[in-house]
Amino acid sequence: MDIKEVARLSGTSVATVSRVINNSGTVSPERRARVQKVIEQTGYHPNHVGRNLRTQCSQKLLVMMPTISNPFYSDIIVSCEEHARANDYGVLLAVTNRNPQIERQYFDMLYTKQVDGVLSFLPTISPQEINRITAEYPFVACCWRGDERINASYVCIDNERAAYDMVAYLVSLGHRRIAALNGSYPGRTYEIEREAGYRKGLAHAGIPYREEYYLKCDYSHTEAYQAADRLMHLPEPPTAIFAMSDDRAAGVIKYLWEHGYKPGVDVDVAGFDNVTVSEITTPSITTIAQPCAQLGKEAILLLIARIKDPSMSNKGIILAHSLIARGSTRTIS
Amino acid sequence: MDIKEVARLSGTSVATVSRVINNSGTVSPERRARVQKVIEQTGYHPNHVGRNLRTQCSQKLLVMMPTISNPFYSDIIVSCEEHARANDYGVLLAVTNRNPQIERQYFDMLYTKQVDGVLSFLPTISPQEINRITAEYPFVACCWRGDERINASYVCIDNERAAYDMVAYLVSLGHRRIAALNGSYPGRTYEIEREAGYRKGLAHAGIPYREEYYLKCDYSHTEAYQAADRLMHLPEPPTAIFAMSDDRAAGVIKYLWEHGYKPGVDVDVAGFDNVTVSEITTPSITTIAQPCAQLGKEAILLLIARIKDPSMSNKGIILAHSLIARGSTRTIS
DNA sequence: TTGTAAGCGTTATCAA
DNA sequence: TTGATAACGCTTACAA
Repeated sequence: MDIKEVARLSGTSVATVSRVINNSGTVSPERRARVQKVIEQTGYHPNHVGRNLRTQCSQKLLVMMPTISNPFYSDIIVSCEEHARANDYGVLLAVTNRNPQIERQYFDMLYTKQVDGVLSFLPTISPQEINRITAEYPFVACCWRGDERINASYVCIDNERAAYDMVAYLVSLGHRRIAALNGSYPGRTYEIEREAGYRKGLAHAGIPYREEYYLKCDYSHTEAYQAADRLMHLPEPPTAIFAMSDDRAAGVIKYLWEHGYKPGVDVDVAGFDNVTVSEITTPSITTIAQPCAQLGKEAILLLIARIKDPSMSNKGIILAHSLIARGSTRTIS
Repeated sequence: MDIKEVARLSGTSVATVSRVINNSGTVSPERRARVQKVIEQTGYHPNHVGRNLRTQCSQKLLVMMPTISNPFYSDIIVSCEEHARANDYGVLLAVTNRNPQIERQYFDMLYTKQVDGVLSFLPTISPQEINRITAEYPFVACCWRGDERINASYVCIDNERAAYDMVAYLVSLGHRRIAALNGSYPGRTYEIEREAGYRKGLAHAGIPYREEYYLKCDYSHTEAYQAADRLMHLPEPPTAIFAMSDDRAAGVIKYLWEHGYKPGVDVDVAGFDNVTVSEITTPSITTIAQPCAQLGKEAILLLIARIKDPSMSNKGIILAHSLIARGSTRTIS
């Protein structure tokens, strides 16, 4: 069942059928009705592959993420879909598991014309490769921006400022012994930014940085659990732990409960990202909320703008975060 | 940069270039080398749209899920990707937010030849629509099977048996007052199956079913929190709560802590699915583990088999679940 | 208002 | 072993 068959059945030409399908050109009402009836009766669906080949665009966007198991992406992606749809684009998701090989396979969809643009959370391919892609194809970085080696459009929050704000908040609660749990993934620039924010926050409060309070710890409640064990066994344990992700914070809280500390009373805990788990733990987690809906929206709009105007130069958008105080930190007294 | 240009630059025909690309037919070593060199130098990538139009297949599979925020899908999807890739298929993900309109748009990718097959977690379109799709296109249901109205291939666990097993386990711990939290989403047949398993488990232990112990509650820790409140205010509160999902169980545990009950001691709690949160809570959650990797693998293989053999009839595969006992239920004494 | 036909980039048939 | 060419299904000048 193709357009030719529809044309035959409705006694007209493929051109007219195409006009009816796309609401383009001029078609007499009678013919239009006849064609529409045939389409309805036969259940004909235009072949997008033929159409894409002809029009040289797919009206599809690819959203690449390192993992599907981080709920942080959820709201962003919902927003992406919504705004893509509003602009007649479909969204396809790809999970890369931080495998550069797999990332390249998905980026191939750009070269091979299967998608018109890519929106990517932090990838693992090299800055050179990213620059090569952004130079030629529509690309937007979402929730990250590279260092000076990267030249690409991006939409994200000011991670340094966010970490600074959280430290300032903990200081305002009276804390002086503030530990931090942060990753050290090469290329994960927002971790570097958050570390800088943490250090500046301490410095601004006149608190010296203590090496034993800054622990490397990947995104995982189990690693955070172990890190909490290290921290609480220090000669001078911290009074607050800024875990820099909600799942790490959840791991810390679990440790505290299981070792006789009351989180939010004996030791304060803060997270980052405001994902579901931050409300599930007891107590709930004080955290930094990223403006997910807006992140998704701005990123998609930027991507579509670049698709429509290939000469557009790269652009960075920084959105505002917010600090959500919950029970894992003491109330100001 | 197209195949014609590559042919020109390497002084041969498009046919030969195509043979080189696809390792088909016969090409002399010298020519092959010449063509490959040009491809390398120019960075040529074959246009998949042209190829798909010609070959009438895309080598792409669509995996449709209701939401990305349920981490339960994560491991299944990783497995899907792995086995699809091993069979030269790419996997595209689509999130539908349980919106039948959006589901239809993605199913359109089948009609419009953008993907060769669809693997779907529980959708919201009608059984009739699903039957229409499965009759004509490769389709596999993953983690669900419809009722008698649905005729489609599926891969899932025996949900009734799983619920039965959990009730039997709770009974073996000495419980007689066992409540259950379950959804009541129309068409979510596995919820019906789990209810049946719950009832049979009680019956087998000679425990009468009590209406006030069976609460409808959607997938959400907040609703479960409220449900726990209702249960614990009954004249005769349950001694065990089978929450039928880990996030519900987490909500129950949160309620118990906040109201002076010790979960796993005063009241036992059980979940379902064995997602990350089941290890984050204090105590960890006793739950049913679905064989995620195997579910993804079998579903993908079934889908690919159906693509390769359109005359294949529908097939149902049931995989074994397992019960994981953790701290949210008392140890056998 | 309608139809003819070229062309999008590829693969595969067939002849050389 | 190679190359010319038709075909895949569609959109869109252009001509009628």
